[in-house]
Amino acid sequence: MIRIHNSLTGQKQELKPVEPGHVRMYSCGITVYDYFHVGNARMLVVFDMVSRYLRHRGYRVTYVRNITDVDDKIINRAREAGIDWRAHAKKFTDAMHEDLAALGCLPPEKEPKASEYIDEMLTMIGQLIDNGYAYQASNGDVMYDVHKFAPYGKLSGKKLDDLRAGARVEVDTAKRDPLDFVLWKSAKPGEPAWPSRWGDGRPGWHIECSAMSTKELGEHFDIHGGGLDLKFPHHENEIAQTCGATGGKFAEIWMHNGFLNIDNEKMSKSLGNFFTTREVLAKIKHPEVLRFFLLSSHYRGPMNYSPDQLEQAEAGLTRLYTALRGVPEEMPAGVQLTPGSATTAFNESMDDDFNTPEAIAVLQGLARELNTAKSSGAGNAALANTAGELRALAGVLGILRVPAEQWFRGGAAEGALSDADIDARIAARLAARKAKNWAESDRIRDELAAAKVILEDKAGGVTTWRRA
RNA sequence: GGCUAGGUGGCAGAAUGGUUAUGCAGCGGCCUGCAAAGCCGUCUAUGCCGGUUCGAUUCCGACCCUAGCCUCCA
Repeated sequence: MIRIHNSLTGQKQELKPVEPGHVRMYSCGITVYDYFHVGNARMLVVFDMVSRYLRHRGYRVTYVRNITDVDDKIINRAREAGIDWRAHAKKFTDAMHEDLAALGCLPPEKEPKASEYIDEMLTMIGQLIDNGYAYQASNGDVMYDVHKFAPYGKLSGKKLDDLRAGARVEVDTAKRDPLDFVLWKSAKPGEPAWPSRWGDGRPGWHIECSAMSTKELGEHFDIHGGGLDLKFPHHENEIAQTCGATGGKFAEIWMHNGFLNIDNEKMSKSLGNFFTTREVLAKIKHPEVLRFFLLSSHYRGPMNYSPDQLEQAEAGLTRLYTALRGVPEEMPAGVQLTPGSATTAFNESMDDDFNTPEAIAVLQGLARELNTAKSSGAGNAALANTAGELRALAGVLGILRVPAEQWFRGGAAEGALSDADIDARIAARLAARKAKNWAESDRIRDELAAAKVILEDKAGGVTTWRRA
């Protein structure tokens, strides 16, 4: 039984797919106006993990993650760059896909682009007007009338009066209420616009997700996810729109991942304390380090980003790879993997609201088991199942996807010693060791260490190496 | 001001009404020519004050502190 924390109720509830055996989930993807930052990466990795785990548990999963390609920020950036907004969006959509692939995020079943769902948005806006939830304001914008939707504020636990008391929004005389939000913005010169019965214009951000999720998953599906900052107003507005337009039940469970902070503060463009995923990936040994780091604390809690933490993540991941070293990558031919107690423990942890830190602890337990077996001289046949189980479970989290030896030998810096050079020096050292010329042996080892190559002498005169 | 989440050992980070994950770092030992890796052992913890309880880090209340939302934001 999989239990998931539902933001709507504040409690964990059992996942019972509307359509038995088939989980339909949607997450608000990113706005392609720039390279996405590490905080975005957390959300992307978290929901990729969720979809992978649900599949691992035997569910058929339809995961839809949208791309917001019609938005103020895109229009403004494109204008600054002097290019068409579509070209700007395309550039960063392509970059996003590259970074996602590096992070090991599987492609969702559908990746709808807002610009291709304008008709659906207009239909939904029409339904909202017909149902009395929306009105066209004096400036031509179509607004959502939040007063008309009784449950407004349920998701975020806010009351209209409380919201208004804290409202810092500029008074917009075109709105009936300061909290009303735009469904359709009337066209302005130089901006993209589509024709509609309310005049030329473009969609507001919130209606985009309502239209795309409803079109691709229907009026009633299982999981809707996104970052915590989307809870209000974006997801609140989505509920008001979808339920107001279709009368449907919309999402059963709302999942929100916590923030990735810098120095305990939310990263934001205005504070300037953010890192793009792209620049972080360029600094670390392997993209898996970032993925492992992002999954090393529970998805709902806040977590701090720092280079030091990434180093710790690399150390933890390296321990896992170390256990896999020297064990064949594949199960022996004809041998079936037999899941053991670790698989049960892993599933129990993950069933409980995707407790990835606990699941990783199970992985570390398997690593210890392997190391212990290896140090007591167990052969590959005895190790195969444990190693296979470790790889399989880690795969559910999207880690340990690299052959172990490649993990240790990869990441050579510019101008570093080649593998052949290293092997030659190891051979020279081996000769020195045979002659018990320890001074020469140590000299070669120190020389390699200076080149960031660590030697490890194994039993039987075998020496392996790895890059630090 | 309103609402929400959280304060766990040197660091990160789970869990739990009583026997206290996991990783990194430290210490001792084994292994090694010496190392490295690994294994074994081991030291540090539950913001503060009350209450409930045989017993609370875990439940309840007050307080302090931190972060987030209330404005575009994963």
